[in-house]
Amino acid sequence: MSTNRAKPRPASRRLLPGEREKLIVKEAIRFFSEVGFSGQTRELSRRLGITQPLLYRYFPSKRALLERVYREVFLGRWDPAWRSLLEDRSLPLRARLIEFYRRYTAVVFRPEWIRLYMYAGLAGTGFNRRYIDMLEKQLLRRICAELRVELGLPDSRRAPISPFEMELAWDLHGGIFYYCVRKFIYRSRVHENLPALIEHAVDSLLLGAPTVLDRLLGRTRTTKPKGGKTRDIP
Amino acid sequence: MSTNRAKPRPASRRLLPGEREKLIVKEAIRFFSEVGFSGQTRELSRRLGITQPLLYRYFPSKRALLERVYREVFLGRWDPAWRSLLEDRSLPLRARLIEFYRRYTAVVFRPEWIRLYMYAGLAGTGFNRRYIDMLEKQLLRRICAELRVELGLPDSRRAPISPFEMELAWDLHGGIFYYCVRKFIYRSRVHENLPALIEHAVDSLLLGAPTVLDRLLGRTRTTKPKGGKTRDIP
DNA sequence: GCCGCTAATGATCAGGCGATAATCTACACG
DNA sequence: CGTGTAGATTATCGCCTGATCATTAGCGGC
Repeated sequence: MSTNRAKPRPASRRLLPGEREKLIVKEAIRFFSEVGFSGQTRELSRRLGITQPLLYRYFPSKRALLERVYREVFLGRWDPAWRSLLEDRSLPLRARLIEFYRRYTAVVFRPEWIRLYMYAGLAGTGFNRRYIDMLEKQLLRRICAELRVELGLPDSRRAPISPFEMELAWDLHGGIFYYCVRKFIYRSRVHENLPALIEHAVDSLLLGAPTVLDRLLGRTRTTKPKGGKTRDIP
Repeated sequence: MSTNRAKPRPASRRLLPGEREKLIVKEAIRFFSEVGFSGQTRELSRRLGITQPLLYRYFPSKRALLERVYREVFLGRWDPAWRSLLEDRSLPLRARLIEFYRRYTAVVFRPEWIRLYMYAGLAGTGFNRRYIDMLEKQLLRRICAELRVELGLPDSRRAPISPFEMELAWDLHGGIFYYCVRKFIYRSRVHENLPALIEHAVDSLLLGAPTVLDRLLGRTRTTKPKGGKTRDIP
């Protein structure tokens, strides 16, 4: 048994614990995003080229592995710079929004992210709620606040952002997000021009918001809106 | 059958085949929409108050039952009147779109519909593709065509609807659909005013479309757009 | 080249799963 | 009240699945 006659060395035996764990998590993300949480540990181990019990050396249970996957994807890929960008008033709001969604979609709009997100939502894990809370508080609410500033409406610290205003931000976000759902979940043939779609969604918000917000907040402007910036669509 | 004496009918033993089948399908829709396709036949039968092998008297396999569920939900709830409504030019386009989405959402925006749809999409069954084809050809393309008429742009039979125009319709549709995803899949607290959301999404399309389409189709108008109808928001 | 540590494997368990076949029993009919 | 038909149940098969444990084998240190 000691003399290994012409055995092709199965790729990767006896790795350092850290490396093996990374490999497992990486493949688990791909795997569970493809087949869902009911995917089997044996199939995952087969893809990894290892035996199934080895998974249990690194993770006490399948659930623990899944939670690691969530944490890695939903929390590990969150970029704090997103928020700073939205707050950076040295840029016009339109440019900020477009650049933000360019960066955001670069991270989030990948099949494994979207599919895991949807699986997590359907399974009713707390991860979606937590992510949505983070999204609303740090990004969407910030967009609403900047929109108020842009339109010369009352400061968001004095008059809190209303649920209806949040729906405006959700429309923008949902429009872009849903495009990705069609692409990666429905596997539909989508028009392959994300930048143009983002621009259009942003313009749509900036164009429609003044009317809606005026109606909602009762025309309590303090300054004139910077019309040139919000409607430079030619 | 004729003399139905007041027998309390002990729950549901020995039903007519048709009735039993209906009960099974009805509960299967609820069940699989909640837990996904990996839901077990034993659990389903427990909910129905019957034994598990009885399911196999009515459906040859779990897959067959699932296909029946899809057919019932996605095809069985499609209303041909939707298309007629969109084509009915005796109404202003804005009113048509609002009324269409009022009716459409009344049927489609239920937890079991949305969740089954998303599960089907993730599982990669052909049902989504088929449904999306139907949606695009019968409804979204129709919306684009009516939008052309409204804006005095070339007839859709001469110049076919472009993918980019379809994206406009998808924006509208996606915005409304995504609201429901947040509600029934993410179980997020959404602003409970669907009619207002529909109005806003429709106005957003009608407000933004002229600019986008003009730019796209190169200002080949044949008549002036009926401005009063597309922007009667104030 | 031996040895100890531990990554990795092989064998296996207990429960769960879809599906099948034999059996029971509710109901209509005469 | 007996009897046949068919709706419904009981028992069970064969396989799968998450998880466990004893054993093997690769690698560094001496």
